[in-house]
Amino acid sequence: MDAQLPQPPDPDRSVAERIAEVLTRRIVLGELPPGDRVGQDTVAAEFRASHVPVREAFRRLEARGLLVSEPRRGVRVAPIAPEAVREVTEMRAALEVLALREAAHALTDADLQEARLALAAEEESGDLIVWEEANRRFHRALVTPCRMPRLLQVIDDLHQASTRYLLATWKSLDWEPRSDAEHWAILDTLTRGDVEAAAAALSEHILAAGRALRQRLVARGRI
Amino acid sequence: MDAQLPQPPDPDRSVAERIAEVLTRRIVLGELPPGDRVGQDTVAAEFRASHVPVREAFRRLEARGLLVSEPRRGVRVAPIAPEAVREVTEMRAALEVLALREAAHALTDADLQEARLALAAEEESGDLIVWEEANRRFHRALVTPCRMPRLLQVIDDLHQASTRYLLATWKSLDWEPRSDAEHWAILDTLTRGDVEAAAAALSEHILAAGRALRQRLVARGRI
DNA sequence: TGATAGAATATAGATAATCTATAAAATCAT
DNA sequence: ATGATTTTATAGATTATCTATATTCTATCA
Repeated sequence: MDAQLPQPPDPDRSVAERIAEVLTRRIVLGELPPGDRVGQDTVAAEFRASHVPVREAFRRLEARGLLVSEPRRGVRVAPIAPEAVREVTEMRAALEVLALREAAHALTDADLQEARLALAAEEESGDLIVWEEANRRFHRALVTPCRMPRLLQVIDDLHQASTRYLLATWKSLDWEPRSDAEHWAILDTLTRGDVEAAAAALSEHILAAGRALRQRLVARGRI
Repeated sequence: MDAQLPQPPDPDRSVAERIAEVLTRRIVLGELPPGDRVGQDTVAAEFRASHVPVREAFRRLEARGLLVSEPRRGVRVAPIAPEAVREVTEMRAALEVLALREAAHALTDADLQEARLALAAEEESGDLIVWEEANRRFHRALVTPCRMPRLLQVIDDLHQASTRYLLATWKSLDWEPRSDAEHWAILDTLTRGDVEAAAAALSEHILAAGRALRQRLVARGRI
C-alpha cells in the first residue's frame, strides 16, 4: 500500500471525513479484510494527521457497521458472517420497499430515465465492481425521490454493507452479469404505475440476491 | 445546570462513552432543546475532560440522529420536524414488524411474561417518562428474541428518537395513559400464536401513535 | 439614523508531545 | 517445556498550542 496522495486541502471537508471516506472504500472493496486490526497511529501516520481525527473516523465507521471496537484493544474490520448477510438483506428489503412506496408518489420521468440508464450501464459492465456501481445507482434511483433523509442514510449504509459482502464473496473472477431481468421487471411494473407489484418484486429481488450470496458464502466457508 | 457528579471511574467504559450517554439522556429528555448549540469546550469543562472524547461522543450522537454537525460551526441538537417524526415512525413500523416476525420463531414464555410485566408497569405509571420506559420495555421484549444485533440497534436508535419526539410534544402535563388496549391486543394475538395478526397490529399501533404525535406537534407549532 | 465595512473575539478543528493502563510478546526461571 | 514475569506496543486520554472561520462588536459613512 503506497502512501496517501497529497489530497487537495479542501477546507469544506474535515480531515476526519476524508479519512472515513478512504477507509470506507478500502473496507468495502476488501483491501482491508475482515478481522484486520486498524491501528490509529498507523492510519494517522499514513494520512499525516494526528490521532484525533482518526478516532473520529473510527467512530463514524463503527456506527456504519464497518468497524468493530473492542475497549482498550482498538478497532478491527467487521467480520463477514452469514447471519449478518441475512440481517442486512432483510433490513434492506423492508426499508427499500418502504422508500419505494413513498417515492412512488413523487416519481418523475427523469427518475425512471435515470433508473433505465443505470440498467443500461449494468449491461455494459464487464467487471463486478462496475456492475455493482450501476446496481447501486439503480436502487438509489428508485428510492431517492422519497425525500426521507434518515431512511436513505440507513439504506445507504446497508447497501454499502451488501456491496462489501458481494465483493468478498464473488471476487470479480467467477462472476457473470445476472439478475438484470429482475431489475427490468421492477422498472416495468413501476413504469406501468403498479407500485405494489414493483414493491413486491423489489423485495423478492433483494431477498433472492441475499439468499444467493449467503449460500455461496457458506459454501466457500466449508471449502 | 450543576456540575457533573464525580462518576465512578469505571475503567470498562471510555470517557467518550460516558459523555455520549449523558448527552443522549439530556437530549431525549428535552433538557437540551432542539437547535441548541453544544460547544465542545463547554462539555469538556463540565466533564473535566479534554475535547477529544467530547468530539468522539459528538460523532456517536450524530450517527444516531440526535446531533447535527455543521462544518466549522460545531454541532447542535437535531431539530424536531413533523417530517422527521413521520420518517422515524414508518421506519420503526417496518423494522419492528420484521424483527417481530423473526423473533416469533424463538419467542419463549419468559419473553411473553416480560412483555406482560412491561404492560403492568405501564398501567401503574402515573408519569409520562415512567410510562415511556415501560412502553420501550414492551416493544423491546417483542423484538429482542430475533437475535439480529444490527436490526435491534437501528430499532433502538429509532425508538430513542420517538421518545424524544413524544416527550417534547406532550410535556408530561396534559398526558393521560393511552394505547394500552392496543398493546394488550398485540400481546394476545402473539400469545395465541397468530404472528401475522400480531405483526399487523404492531405496525398499525406504531403508525397510529406516530400520526397522533405528528398531529399534536403540528397543532402546537401553529399555536 | 441606519446600514455596512472592518476589527476583535470566540470557538471549531487540528497538531504535537506526553502520560497511563492494558494487551500482547518476549524472556527468564523452574 | 512450561508457567510466571518483564518488556514492549499501543489504545485512550490530557494538555498546550495553532489556524481558520463565525460571530459579534464597533466605527464609519451615506
